Amino acid sequence: MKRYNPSEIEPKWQKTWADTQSYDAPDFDKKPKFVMLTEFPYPSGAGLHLGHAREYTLGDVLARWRRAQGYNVLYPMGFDAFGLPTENYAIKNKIAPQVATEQNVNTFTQQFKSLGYSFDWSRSFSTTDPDYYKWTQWLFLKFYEAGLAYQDEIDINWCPRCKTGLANEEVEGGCHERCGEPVEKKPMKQWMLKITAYADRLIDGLKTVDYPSRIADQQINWIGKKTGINITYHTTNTAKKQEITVFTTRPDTNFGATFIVLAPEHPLVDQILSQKIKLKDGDIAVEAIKAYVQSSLAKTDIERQGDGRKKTGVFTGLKAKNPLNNIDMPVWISDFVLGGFGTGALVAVPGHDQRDYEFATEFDLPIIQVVAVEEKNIDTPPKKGKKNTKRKTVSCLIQHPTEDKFLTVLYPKRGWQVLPKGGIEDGETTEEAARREIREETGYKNLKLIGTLPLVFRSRFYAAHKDVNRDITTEYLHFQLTDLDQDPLELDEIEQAEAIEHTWIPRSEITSLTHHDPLQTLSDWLDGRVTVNESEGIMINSGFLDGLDVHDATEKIMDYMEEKAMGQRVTHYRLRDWIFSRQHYWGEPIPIIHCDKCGVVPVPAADLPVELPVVESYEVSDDGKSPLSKITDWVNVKCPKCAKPAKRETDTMPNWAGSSWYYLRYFDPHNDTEFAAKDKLDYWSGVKKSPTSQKSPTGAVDLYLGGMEHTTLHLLYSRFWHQFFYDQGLVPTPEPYAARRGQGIILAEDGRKMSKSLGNVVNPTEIIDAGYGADSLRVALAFIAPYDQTTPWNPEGVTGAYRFLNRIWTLAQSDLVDDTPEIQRNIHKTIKKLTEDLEKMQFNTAVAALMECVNGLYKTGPSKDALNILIRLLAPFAPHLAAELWLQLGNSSFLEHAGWPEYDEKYLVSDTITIVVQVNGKLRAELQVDTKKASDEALLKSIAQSEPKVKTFIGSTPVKKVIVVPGKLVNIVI
RNA sequence: GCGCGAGUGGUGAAAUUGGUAUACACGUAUGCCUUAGGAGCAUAUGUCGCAAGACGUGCUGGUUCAAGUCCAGUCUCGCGCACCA
Repeated sequence: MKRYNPSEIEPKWQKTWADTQSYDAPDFDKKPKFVMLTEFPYPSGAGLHLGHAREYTLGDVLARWRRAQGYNVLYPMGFDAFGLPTENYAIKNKIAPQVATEQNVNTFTQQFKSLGYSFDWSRSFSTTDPDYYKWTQWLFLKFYEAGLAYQDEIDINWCPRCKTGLANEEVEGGCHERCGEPVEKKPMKQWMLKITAYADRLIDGLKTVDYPSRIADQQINWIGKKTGINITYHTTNTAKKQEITVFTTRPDTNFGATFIVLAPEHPLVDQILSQKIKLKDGDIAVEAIKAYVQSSLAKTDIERQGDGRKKTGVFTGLKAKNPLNNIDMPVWISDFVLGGFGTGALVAVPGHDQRDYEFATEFDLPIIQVVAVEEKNIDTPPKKGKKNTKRKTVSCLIQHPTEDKFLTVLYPKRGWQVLPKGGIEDGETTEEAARREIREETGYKNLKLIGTLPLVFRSRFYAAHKDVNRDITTEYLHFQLTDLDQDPLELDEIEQAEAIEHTWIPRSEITSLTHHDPLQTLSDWLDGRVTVNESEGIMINSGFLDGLDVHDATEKIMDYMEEKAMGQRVTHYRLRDWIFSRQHYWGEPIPIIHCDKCGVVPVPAADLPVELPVVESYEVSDDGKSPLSKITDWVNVKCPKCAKPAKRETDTMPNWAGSSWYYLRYFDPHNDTEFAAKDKLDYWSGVKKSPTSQKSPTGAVDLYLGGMEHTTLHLLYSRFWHQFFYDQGLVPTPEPYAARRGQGIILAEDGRKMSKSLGNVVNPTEIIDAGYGADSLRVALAFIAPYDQTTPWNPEGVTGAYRFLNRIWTLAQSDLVDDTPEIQRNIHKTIKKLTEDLEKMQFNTAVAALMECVNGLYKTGPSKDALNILIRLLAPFAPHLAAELWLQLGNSSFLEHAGWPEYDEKYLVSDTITIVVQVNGKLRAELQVDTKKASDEALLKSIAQSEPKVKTFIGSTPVKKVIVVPGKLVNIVI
């Protein structure tokens, strides 16, 4: 008997597939098309890693499966080769990046072939091929013509290590996502792509495609659409009236606004510093302001977040009026306000914004509560038809002068033990009312105020003793007694009037008082765990908004402000325009010529591509200029318009450019007159309706598998490009990808990320060469975990997969038996399970089902039909072994022409069925019942109860109830 | 803090609508076979217990004849965003 030897059969089949071009996908085929796309790799010198292998194996399983199902499957592969890693490699090893790329592409290609992937190699290309980047440049000019590519002098993210500008998407926690270096701000003239013009489209388009919510949510989150209002305030104490416009999403709280804060970058700050603004009386402390602003602007984003986010700031001397409450609000400058968001200025509501609260506390600015927390779970809810009475009250936490105990008041008649409290009279401040009540109820008189709870509570209830509904807002003050002196007069009255007493309780017992107050919140407050209420609640202290909930109040106040011309509704996005310039050699040259006379002139289409010149050195300079700027031969050109001397743009594109449209090039990879021909775009986008496709396609690619880390980079960028192309009539579908799935990361055995520096990288080629072969690796990768789950690598998984494939090999060599119902049930069950699992991309359970099937066939022996079907089911996972066994079993045709097997329900039913008997929900017995009788409830009930084992459990206890689930179980309740 | 997601054996992980918890595999143990090998085959393997049985899906409650699954609360971990107004 021949042994299973993957290192013999795998290269053989790989050669056959290559020679016969088995997986090249014909254009315009009659079969329905299926574009299976996986993210093309960056061909680094390190070669393929396991993450690649997982992605392309899963893609290959689906591609082979769809092919067997009769689709014209396009499973393409290419290389995304521009960018820093190759450039750095080239500098270090003194070889041209073009050469390095070619070497790496060859390595990758060999590795791909050794894994048995069914790519259509006739369509492969690299983004660095001039034939390809000609069209990247051409498409860039489409953006330029549409006004979506523009130059701007802005503060950009600058990586001092890589010496290049970066897009916001490439900055992670203030550092460059590639090298981890903290990013600096640097003012530079940059090419920008106006992705913000597509912000809404990028959000709305997500509704039309099939992306998992974690991907869609992340993109929506990244785009960060916020609707709010720009409110304009006017200064009151400047010689000339100044306007300050702020953006807020919470205008409902505007009655609680008490100050304004400008970002250090705000234009008004410049005017203050240049002393263009004078106060009516007094001078502005220009020097102090200058010192603060300069130190803020010198900080990086990370430094600016500061330690513990302690608020810093400086008062400008300016004041502006809040027209709602006529408060004169001081105008401050602070670096917690970002120049790049909203209007670079905010109106602070310290009662309902944590940062504003911290700032107000730090600089002793007033705090007004305007949203009360509604207390739910009221024992006696308001009754209809009763009189409503509103009251403001104050409750007090009174701390012992020396011990950690608090004063409570007892009402023996009602059995209440509560905090001292009482109503606030007209003209009284909260603190005055509190002190008066404490004196009246307890006699204590010498106390100091420790703090005010930054929350106001509102409770509505029916007060039985007065027969009215009460609507009460309560504030909480924290006092500490300075001594235990009491006022004898007051004490006398207390005893006479209310017969109440007071008593001290420890801090831990506050939560067990009579529930008239939010005791848990108060306890948290004492422990320093309460923050201001930033969300739900009912408006108070807010004039015409009082009583509304915050959402209704928001709409009402925005209407009001627009009507009174105080403000205007606006939408803001977190998304910034895409910084598209890179100051490096190894990228697509931006096809623009700068002419002194004509200005910015696009390179005429006929002159594309603008090829990268051959240069001696790829080293970047510190001055922020691309190495291309030193190649004078290349830089100096004639202006295409006026033919006078002009200069080429020397910035190149980011490596996200080439990957933004590569999938389209697969549809027509060798076209040198168009980026892709319309008829091919139509065919592969599924626009010409094939008989099998019912709905009109939203995306050209049927399924796109890739890494989660690209969600707000490549995936977002390419959606933007594609939507723009659609608007230009260049592509037939509104979205690039009809469905997207993100695969999980394979961690090293130690649970950490695989990385060269940790020395825990697993190389797929080593596994193949160790004798396990590609099929074992493929099965192991499919089986390891759900495809979208991050999971540690286990080398034993390959051993297990190898064992499994060996068992199949042995099975195929063993004596055949005739079909039996048991064999047929086994095999048809497996067909069903595999078809369903592949549809849901549950590769791990699909492999498990194959294993169960094989285990079953070991018991029954294999029939010829069973083996043939098993091999067809195995083929997507282990294509080499399947092809070999297919031949061995005497089948001559190409395996995939046999199609995907279909199951027949009639083989799935067996003669008997297991019925579970439970007593009080616990498994006590199993019954083998004739399948035909398994839904006869009365019968099941009687068999179950006569079962001896069940009888012993029931004993003499009366049976209360018997529940029968036909075909499943009987539960006897006693 | 905000937005997602996840907590099940020694390990990776299964479990349609609530209906036998731990499929499949790894590891481990025992036995068989043997050309002696890191191969193959068979059996066992959640915890406690001699057993009958009891307990068991992060934790606390709830709904139900029945909960990994549904509801409320809570803890922990992972991912993304974050002084974003």
